[in-house]
Amino acid sequence: MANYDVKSEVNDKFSLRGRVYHKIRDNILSGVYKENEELKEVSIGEELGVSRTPVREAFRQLELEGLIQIIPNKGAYVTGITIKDVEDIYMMRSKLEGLAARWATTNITKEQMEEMEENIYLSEFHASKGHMEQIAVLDNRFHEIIYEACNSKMLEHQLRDFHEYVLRVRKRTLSQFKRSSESTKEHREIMEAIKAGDADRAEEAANRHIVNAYDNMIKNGLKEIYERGLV
Amino acid sequence: MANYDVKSEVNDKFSLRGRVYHKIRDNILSGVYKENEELKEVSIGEELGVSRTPVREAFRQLELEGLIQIIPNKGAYVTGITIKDVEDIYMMRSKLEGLAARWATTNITKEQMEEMEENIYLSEFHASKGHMEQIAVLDNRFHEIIYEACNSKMLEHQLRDFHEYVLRVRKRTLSQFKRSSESTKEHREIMEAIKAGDADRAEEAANRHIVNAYDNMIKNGLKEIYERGLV
DNA sequence: TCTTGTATGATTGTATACAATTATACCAAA
DNA sequence: TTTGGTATAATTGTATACAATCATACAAGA
Repeated sequence: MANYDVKSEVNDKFSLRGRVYHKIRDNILSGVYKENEELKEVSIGEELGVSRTPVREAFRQLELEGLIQIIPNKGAYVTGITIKDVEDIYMMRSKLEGLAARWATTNITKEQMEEMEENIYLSEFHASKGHMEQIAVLDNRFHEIIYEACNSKMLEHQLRDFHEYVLRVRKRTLSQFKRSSESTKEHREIMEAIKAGDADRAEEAANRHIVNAYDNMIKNGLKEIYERGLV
Repeated sequence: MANYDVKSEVNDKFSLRGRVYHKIRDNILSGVYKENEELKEVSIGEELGVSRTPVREAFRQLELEGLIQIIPNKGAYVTGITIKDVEDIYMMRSKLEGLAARWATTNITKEQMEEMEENIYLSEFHASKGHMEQIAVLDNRFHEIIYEACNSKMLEHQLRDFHEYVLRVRKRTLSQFKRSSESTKEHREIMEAIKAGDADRAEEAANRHIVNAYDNMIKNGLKEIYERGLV
């Protein structure tokens, strides 16, 4: 009967196996590997200094995620995240982030609440100064806190993936001064609702936050890259 | 430059590689492999008549899904779907199925619409006769049609997984005569709304359908297996 | 008895070998 | 020139070999 510490080492980014998977995944999500590009096991292996075996294992995972497509006896081809995917993800997030905020309202720990408040304070500071790089990091972390606090493995896993899939778009839109301060304001609303224990208001605010982010994305900057296919 | 038929052979259930993955997955989801059970690469390989390599690749995929946990240099342990997971999935589905129905309203093809209508007719017949086995199959298919018709790779993939994860519970609750006829009635409402092109009504009906299924599940039969952990 | 160290076996991690399949090049025939 | 076929090369699929790590058993000592 197994009785190991469950928290540690699940698909660790720093273990060799995790490294190969994450490296390829990052290269797909960041656009290093482009749409329809063929990924050869030996080439990728050489890039990362490993043999075909760990690469193949990573390929299987990426296929399951839908980031690549493996055609038997032919090869692995980059699918990546298309503009359509990003739009769909935002619509799905606009339903699910609220649920996460709702659950976080009743499950958030004292430490998580404190980190969230600190996150808001810092974000407001950096937003006023126009420090876009820090804003992006804090924005990421804000959502991560909610995912962790919602106490649902399923929802956390799903939203974390979505969050990573749309990273490139988010970075672009958050680098707009106007949107970054709006976003921070919306984060505060969510935080206040969670702190007040008002799950309804937290859900509504979180959903609205994603809808606003989506609208902003559509208005600015998404259309111009529409033609290229991948984000 | 790759230019293959994209539809075919993605993680095919009948290719060797897909077979290993799906077989292990089914054994987890159906409860053949129990919670915390250790899965040994050689044993599983012998069961399926393959070497460690394909088994390891399947393990990596299952780990990504969260169905098993791999502890480096130790082993693979079944996580499976817990009661808590099922509850969470139903809440998430109650937000997402509506979205799928909404999108299906504008994207459904003539063929899909016809299959859906036929599905309802057959379901009503079998529901009145108490043919529970057929009801389960038709219920599955009804939701599958919506997933296919919603025209969103992301949403389809997600809902299909959820659907499979809660299969055991659904089979149990659908075997109740009362719920199966209620469910069929709700399916008809969704179908009528989609056919009428009323996306709002389709979304509302689909979400309510999942909420009803969830409530019924809580009332009947989920509590008694609560203690066992896995569904 | 309990603890600790060591040896042995079991299991996983990775690399490599071999088989099967597919892509490419080249030549011959129309 | 174009087409078709064959040989060769490249690539993937799977099995296996070897290394590294971990679990277990057992004995020695306190």
